Amino acid sequence: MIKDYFLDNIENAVLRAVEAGKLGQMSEYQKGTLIVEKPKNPDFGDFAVNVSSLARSAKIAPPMIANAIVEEIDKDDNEYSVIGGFINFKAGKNLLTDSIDEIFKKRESFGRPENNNKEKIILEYVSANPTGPFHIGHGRWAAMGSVLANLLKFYGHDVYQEFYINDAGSQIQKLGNSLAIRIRQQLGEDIDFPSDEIERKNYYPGDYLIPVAEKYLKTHSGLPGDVKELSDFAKNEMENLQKELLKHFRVYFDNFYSELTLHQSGKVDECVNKLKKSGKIYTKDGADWFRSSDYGDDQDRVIKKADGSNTYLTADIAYHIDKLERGFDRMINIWGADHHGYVARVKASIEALGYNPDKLEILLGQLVNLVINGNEVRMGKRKNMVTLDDLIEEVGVDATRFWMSMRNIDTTLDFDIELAKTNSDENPVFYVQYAHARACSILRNAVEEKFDTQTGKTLPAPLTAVEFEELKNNYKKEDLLPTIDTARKLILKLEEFKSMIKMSAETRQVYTICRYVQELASEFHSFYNANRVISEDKALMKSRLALVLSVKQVLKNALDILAVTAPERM
RNA sequence: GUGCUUGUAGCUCAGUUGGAUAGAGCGUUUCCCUCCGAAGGAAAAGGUCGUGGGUUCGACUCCCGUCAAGCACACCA
Repeated sequence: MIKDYFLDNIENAVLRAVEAGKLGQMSEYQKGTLIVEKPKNPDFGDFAVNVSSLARSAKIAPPMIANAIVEEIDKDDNEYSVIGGFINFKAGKNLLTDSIDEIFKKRESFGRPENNNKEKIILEYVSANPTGPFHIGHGRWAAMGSVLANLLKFYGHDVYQEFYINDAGSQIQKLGNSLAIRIRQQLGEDIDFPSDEIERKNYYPGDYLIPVAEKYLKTHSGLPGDVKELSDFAKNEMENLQKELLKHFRVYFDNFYSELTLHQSGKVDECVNKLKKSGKIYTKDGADWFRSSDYGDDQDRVIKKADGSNTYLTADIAYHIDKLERGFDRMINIWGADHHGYVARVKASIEALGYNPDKLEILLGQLVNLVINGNEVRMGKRKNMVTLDDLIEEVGVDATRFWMSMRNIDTTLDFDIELAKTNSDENPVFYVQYAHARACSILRNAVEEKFDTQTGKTLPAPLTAVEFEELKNNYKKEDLLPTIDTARKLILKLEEFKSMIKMSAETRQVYTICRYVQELASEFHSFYNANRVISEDKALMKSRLALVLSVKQVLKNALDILAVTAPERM
C-alpha cells in the first residue's frame, strides 16, 4: 500500500535521524507513534505525516524535525515537501503504475491483505423468532451481517454464519393457539382474536397465518387434539418462509441452530450444573440466581425459575458455550440495540465458566425508520408492520441491501422508499451500478465496429480483439504511462480499496464499503468526462482502457462483498 | 431514576486512534453533449460541530455538567 510505503520510509528515516543525532534530544523512536493522514488540501500531496508529536522529546521546532527526517529519506521518484510540522508526500509514477499492475495481477482477490492472522469466526445474526415474517428491522441485520461475512471472508478469515432459532418457550404455544383460531375461521366458525388489548397479546393476529391455516386443512380434516401439533406445523411454515426470503435476499447461513435442540440435548442443564459447580449460583425466593454482578453486570440474573424451568438467558448461555466448544476463535453477534442489556450478562456467564469473554464481540445496531413521502413511519411492535418481503418487492434486492448497509450501525437508519426506487443520481445504488455499466460499455465499444451514418461506411473497431486480449491478459506497467498525469486521483482511489478493506474488516464497519464505492464511481465519472477513452492515439487509448478495466474490477470486487449486482448494461 | 446510542450545511450522513482553511451526497443556482451511456460532469451558495465549562501548543474528537431524541431496565422470549 502506498500509505504504508510512505509511513515505512518516514519511520526508517526517523530511526536514522535519531541515530545520527539530528533530532535534538530524541534518543529513541517507537514505531507506530506517527500516523499517516490525508491532507485536507489535495495540493499539498497524497498523504501526510504530522511530526509535531515528536517535538516534545526532541525539544526542537516541528519544521526542523520534518526537514531532518526528509533529508534521511530515499526518495525514489516520489515528492516530499515540508510545510510547518507536516511532511507531505506525492506518489511518483513507479508507485502509481505498480498499483494498477497489482489490480491486473490479483483481479478478483485485489484488496485482500497479504499476511493477516486468520481467525475462525462464528457470525450470528438475524436470529428471529419463527413466529412470523421478517420485519424491516430484520432486513438491516440480514444485510449487514451477510456483508460483514463476505467482507471477513474476503479479508481472509474463516467465517461460519449461523442463525439461532428461538423456537422454544411460550411464544410457540401462542403461535399454535393463533393458528387454531385461523383454522376454526376457515372451518366457518364465527370466532376472532380477543379485542381486549392485554388478552390479544397472547396471540399473533397478523394475516400471515391465514394461508397457513388453508394449507393445514389441505392435509387435515379439522383441529388436532393437541395444540402442539399446530405449533409445530406453524413453526415449520414460518421457518421455511424465512429461509426462502433469506436466500432471495442473498443471505446464506451455514447453519440454523434450534434453541429447542439445545434443551433436548441436555446442554442447557449441563450448563446450569457447571455454573452451580463454579459457586456462582445461589437460591432466593425458590429460584436459582447467577451472580453476574460479580462480573460487571448491574444485577444478578435468574437462571432457573421457581417452577423449575430455565430462563431464556440460560439457553443463551448454553448456546454461547456451545459455540466456544465448537472451537471458534471469535464469536461476533449482531443484535438489535433493544438487547443491549444482555451483553453484560452473557459475557459474565462466559467468564464465570472459565472462557475469555473478549472472544465475544457484540455489534449493537440501532433500528430502522421507514420514510414514505418524507414522513417517518415508526415501526410499531405488531401493528403497521411492513414486512421485509414487501420492502424487497417494492425496491428490489440490490437497493434494499445497499441502503441497509450504507449507514453506521450506531445510527438509526432512515430508509427512504421513494429514493431507493429512483433511477438517478439521487440514488447511490443506481449511481454506482451506472458507473460499472458505463465501464462495460466503453470496453464493448473499444472492440466493436461502428457504422457511420454520415458516410454509410463501417469503421473498423478501435482495437482488435487480439489487441484487447493482449492488454487484458498481458498488461505491462508502461501501458499506463500516457494517461498517468490525468488519472492520478482515480488511480489513488483504486489503490485506496486495499486500506479501506483493511479498516472496514478490522472495525467491522461495513458502511465504509458503500461510501468507498460511491467515491470510486464519482472519480470514474469525473475521469470519463475529462478524458476521452477511445481515440486515435492508440497508446493513450490503451492506457485509459487499462484504467477502465481496473475500475470495473475494483467496483466488482466491492459490489461482490455487498452482494449487490454489477450490471454490464442497464 | 439508572444504563446504552445519537445530536455536524435546508435534508441524509462522513470526519481513520487530538492536528493544516470542518467534508460528501441530495436539494437550490449557473454552466457543459455534432463525439465512448447527460441515468453523467464542472462550479457557486450554504456551518456558533446541541449547549456551558475544563484539560493543552492545539478539541467535532478527551473529561465534567446540561438540553433534546431513541432504546433498555422480568422468575417474557
